[in-house]
Amino acid sequence: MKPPPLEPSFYRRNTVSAARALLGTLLCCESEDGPAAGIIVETEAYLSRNDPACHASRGPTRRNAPMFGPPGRAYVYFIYGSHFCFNVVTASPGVGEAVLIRALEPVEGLELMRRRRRRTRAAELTSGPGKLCQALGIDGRFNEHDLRRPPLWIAAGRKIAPAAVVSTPRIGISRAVDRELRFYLKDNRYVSR
DNA sequence: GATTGGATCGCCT
DNA sequence: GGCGATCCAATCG
Repeated sequence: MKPPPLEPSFYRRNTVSAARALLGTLLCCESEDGPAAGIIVETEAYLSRNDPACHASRGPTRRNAPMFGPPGRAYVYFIYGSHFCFNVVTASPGVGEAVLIRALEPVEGLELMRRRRRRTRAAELTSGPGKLCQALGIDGRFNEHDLRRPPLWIAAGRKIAPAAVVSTPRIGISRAVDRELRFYLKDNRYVSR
């Protein structure tokens, strides 16, 4: 029995709230090589107002267009010449906000992840935004993909107590470095750092 | 048209 | 902890 995918109404809310609520949900990706899935354990919120670290902070461009589209779709971009980053579009259409998925706890398809990642240890499979995209096979083909549908979707997972969520500044940005918009599950070994 | 810097990762010291 | 790889979109730094 697979849990049903989350509906757009789940994502159509305040982006900080969505970033917290996504912790504990299940990200699933199927391919010809088999399924791979993990519990989301680390997220970051990127806001349209007062957030110069956000790709959408200066208005719509070709790259960030998905962020201004309907909530519950993917925003996938290529970075540093070698990695993909996977985001979930949040808030209302036209706003331009998203949640970066930074780490997963692997739950299905670990052998497939090991082959894709060329790494053996579970802690090295999905403990970073580029790593989890490689482990699940997420690339630019999934940009704007509706996350209710296979082969890439998000379903309800674990119930997370609010006290189990830690907030810190975001990783790897050079602007708005003081804002605590990163969220992760306390003591989870798959968090990126 | 050219330059710049990046929501990263893995290897090196 | 530091740094190079390697491509691309945004900006003209």
